[in-house]
Amino acid sequence: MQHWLVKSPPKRYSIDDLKAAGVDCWDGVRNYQVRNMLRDDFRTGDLAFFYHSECPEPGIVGTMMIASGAYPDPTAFDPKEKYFDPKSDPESPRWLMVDVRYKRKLKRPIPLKELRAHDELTEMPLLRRGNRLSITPVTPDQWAFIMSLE
DNA sequence: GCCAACGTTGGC
DNA sequence: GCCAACGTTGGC
Repeated sequence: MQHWLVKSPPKRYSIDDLKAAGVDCWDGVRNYQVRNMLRDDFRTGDLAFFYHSECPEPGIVGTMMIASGAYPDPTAFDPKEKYFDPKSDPESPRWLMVDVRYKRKLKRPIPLKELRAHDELTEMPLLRRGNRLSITPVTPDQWAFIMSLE
């Protein structure tokens, strides 16, 4: 089983939105590196941190489980959607998504500031300079260490 | 294939 | 709102 960290601005989609939904699709990925991870590396049963970005206190707020393999993202085909992509052809879809299942909120959010303060986590892609990918891998050790901070 | 212009992300 | 960093686009 693998571990991931998945970012979302809470104004767009928050951990509470996922909690309310139970299971939801993770649509709107429009970055090729991230799409390739969804397509090639994601497996049902993988665990992921839910990270709130672009908010007063960015950080890890909960966990979820990957609940499907990658499949075409229909929002790419709909001109009314914010993430419509006229170049994504339903015959050969360019953008993919997965389903995710809410697991739980952490007892307390772990802020980005705090993640940065731990030597154990300096290798996390999330913390590397210039990283902007909305999905990044987490090693088993990093996962366990972050869980121990809760 | 190069590269300038432009767009997006995301912390602060 | 600013700005660094990076991705995408499109002319050549």
